[in-house]
Amino acid sequence: MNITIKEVAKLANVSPSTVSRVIADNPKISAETKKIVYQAMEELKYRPNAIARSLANKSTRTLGIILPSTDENLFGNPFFIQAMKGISMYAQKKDYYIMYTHSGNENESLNIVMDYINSKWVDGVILLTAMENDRCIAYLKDADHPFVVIGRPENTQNTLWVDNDNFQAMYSVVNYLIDKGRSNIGFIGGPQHFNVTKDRLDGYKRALRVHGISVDEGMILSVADYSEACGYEAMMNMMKYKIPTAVVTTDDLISYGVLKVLKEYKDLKIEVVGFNNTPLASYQTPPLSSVDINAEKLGYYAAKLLIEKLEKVEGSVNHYIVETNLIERESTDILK
Amino acid sequence: MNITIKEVAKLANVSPSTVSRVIADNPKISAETKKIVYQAMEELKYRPNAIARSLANKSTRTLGIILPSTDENLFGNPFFIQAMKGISMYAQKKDYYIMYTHSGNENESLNIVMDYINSKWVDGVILLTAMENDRCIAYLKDADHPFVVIGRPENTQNTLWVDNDNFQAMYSVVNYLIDKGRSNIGFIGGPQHFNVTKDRLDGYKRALRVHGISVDEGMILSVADYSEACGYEAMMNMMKYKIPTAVVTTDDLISYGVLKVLKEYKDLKIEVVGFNNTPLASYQTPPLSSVDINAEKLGYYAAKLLIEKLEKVEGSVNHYIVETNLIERESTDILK
DNA sequence: CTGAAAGCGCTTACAG
DNA sequence: CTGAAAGCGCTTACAG
Repeated sequence: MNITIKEVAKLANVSPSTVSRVIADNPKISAETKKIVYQAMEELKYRPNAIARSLANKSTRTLGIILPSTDENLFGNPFFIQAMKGISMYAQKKDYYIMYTHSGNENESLNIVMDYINSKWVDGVILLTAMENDRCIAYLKDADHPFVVIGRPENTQNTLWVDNDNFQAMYSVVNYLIDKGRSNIGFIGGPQHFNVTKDRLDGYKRALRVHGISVDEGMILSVADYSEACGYEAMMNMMKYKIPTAVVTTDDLISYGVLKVLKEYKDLKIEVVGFNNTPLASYQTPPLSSVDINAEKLGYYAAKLLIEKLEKVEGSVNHYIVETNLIERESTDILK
Repeated sequence: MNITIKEVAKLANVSPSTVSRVIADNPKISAETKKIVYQAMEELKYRPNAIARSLANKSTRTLGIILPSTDENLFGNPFFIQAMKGISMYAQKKDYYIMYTHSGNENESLNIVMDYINSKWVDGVILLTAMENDRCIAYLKDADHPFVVIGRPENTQNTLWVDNDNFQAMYSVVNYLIDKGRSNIGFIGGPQHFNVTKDRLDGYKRALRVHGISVDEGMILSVADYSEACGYEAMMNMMKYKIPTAVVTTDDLISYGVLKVLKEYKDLKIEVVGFNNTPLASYQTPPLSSVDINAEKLGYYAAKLLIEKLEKVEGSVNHYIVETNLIERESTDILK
C-alpha cells in the first residue's frame, strides 16, 4: 500500500490538514510542527501524490506543446526542435512538466487542444505556429485558457505571443541583396495562410518598392510544404517564368531545393538566402546564407510568458520580439 | 462552473455511477441507457476530467521519457530525436500522452525517475540509454514500476529493452575494413560505462582476433562526450601514438572530429566509419560511411513493449533486436 | 441492468 | 496555530 498524508499525520501526531499545510509550506504552521512533520515524512519516505494535488488544486504544472507535424515530418524541422529546446529549458527550471503531441492538420490540432484543456491535463498550451483564422487560437481565447503562440497571431488582443520582426528581417535581406546590385529577386515562401509567410512577403515587397523596383507577382511562389522537394519544384517553375538574379526563401529547407536546381544549371549566378539558419545550411554547396531567427530564444520566452501568466506575475508583458541576424555565407558571395 | 458527471446524470435522469459506466463503455449498461446518456453528454458538451479519472483509476496513460542531455546539448543528438520520434508515433497511436525531462547527470536523472513515479504522474518510464550499474534501472526494478530501456541493460531479467546487436554491428564493420586490406584499425568510443560502448568494443576486438590481428590497447580511445571536439582530440592523441589505416567510432559526432583531423593531414589515407547515420553524415567531406541503427524503430518498439506491458497484452516479448546496416560512403572508399 | 455509498489522496474555508 | 469536515470529479464493489 502507498503511504499517504494520513500515515504521516498519524506518525507525527497531527491532523492530515496540518501535513498538507506543511507540504504547501504554509507560513501559519509553527516551525516546531513543521520539523516534526518533516521528520515523519522522511521516515516514511512520503511523496505527495501529484494527481490528487492536481485534482484539489486544479493545477497540474504541466505545459502542453502542439507540434505542427505529420508522423513522417515529426522532429524533421529544426525550427521546432530549437523552439522546444528553449521551452524545455525554461519550463524545467521553473519545475513545470512538458507534454507534447504532434498533428499534421488543423482539425486534429484543434482536437488536441480541446483534449488538453477539457481533460484538465495542462495548465497552459504552447502553439508553435500561428495561422490565418487560427481555430486553435480562437478556441483557446474563447475558452479563456492560458496559452502562448510562437509567431504573431492576427489579433494580438488578450494573447501572449513571441515572434521575430519578420517584416523587418526579410526587408533587410532584400535590401542587402539590392545594395549588392541584385534587382530581379524571386521569393519562395511557405504556405500563404501562415502569418509568418505574409509578414516576410510584405517585407520583400516593401524593400523592392522602396528601391523603385516593381513587384512582379510571377516571381512570388508558394510551396505547400517546407521541404527540399517543394523548393526544387518551385524554383524550376520560377525559372520557366523568368531567371532571377537572387532568390529569397522563408525556410532553409526550401532553399536546399533551390540550391539543388542551381547545381543543375552551373552557369547561372543566382544568390540565395534562407531562413532559420538550420544545421545543414553551412554544409550546402555553396554554403547557404540564412537568417538566424533564434528559435531557441523564441521558445524560451514563450515558456516564460506563459508561466508568468499562470503564476500571475505582476507587470509581465504580453509579447516579446526576438532579434534576427543574417548569417552570410557563400550563397550570397557568388560574384567574387 | 464546470460540467461534471453529476450534471450529465441529472439531465439523463440516471445516477452518476451509470454515467461513469457509459464513459468506460461498460458492457452491462443497456444500449438504450447509453444512448440517453450520450445525448446528455453531447448537449452539455461534457468532457471527463482526466485528472479525476487518473486519481480513481490509478493510471494516467502518460509515458515519461528521460533524455540524457545537459541544457546545452538538449536535442543536439539526432539519435535521441529519432528515438523520440518512434516513441511518439507509437504512443500517440495508442492514445498515450508523452512527457519528457532532460538531465545531464545520473543523480538528477534518478531524481526525475523518482519524481515521475512517486508523484504518480507517469504509468511507465522510457530510459534512452543504459549505463553500467545504472541506478535508474535499479530503482525502477526495485520499485517494480513499468519501464523500458533503449540499449541492453546489464541484467535483462524482468526488464523490457530494445537494442541493436551492437557487438555484431561493429564486428561486421571491422570485418569489412579488414577485408578491404585495412589492418591497423583504431577505435574511438563513447564513455566506457555505457553498455553500448562495451558491446561495440567487444565486436571490434573479436573481429581483429578472428583475423589474427592482435589488439593494441593504445589504439583504443574513449571520449567523455559525443562531440566533434572530443573526437578531434581523441584522433590527435591516437596519431601521436600510431597512425592508423582506418578508424571506427561509436558515433558520427565523434567521426566528424576525426574527419576534421584528416582535413589537416591531407596526405594520410585513413578510412573512417561512424555510427547512427546522422543527417550530417552525407554532408561531410568526404561523406561519412556510417552504421544506420534505426533509432526511430528502437523508439517505436520501446513504446510498444512498454504499452503492451501496461495493458497486460498476452504473449508480449520482453525485448526486440533492431537490425543495423552500414551505409557506405566515400570515407570508406579512399583508395579508388 | 442500475444506484447508493465509499474511496482515490489531496486542499482549504471555517471554526476555535 | 491547528483540526474536522466538505469538496475536487471520478470509479467500483456491493447490493438489489
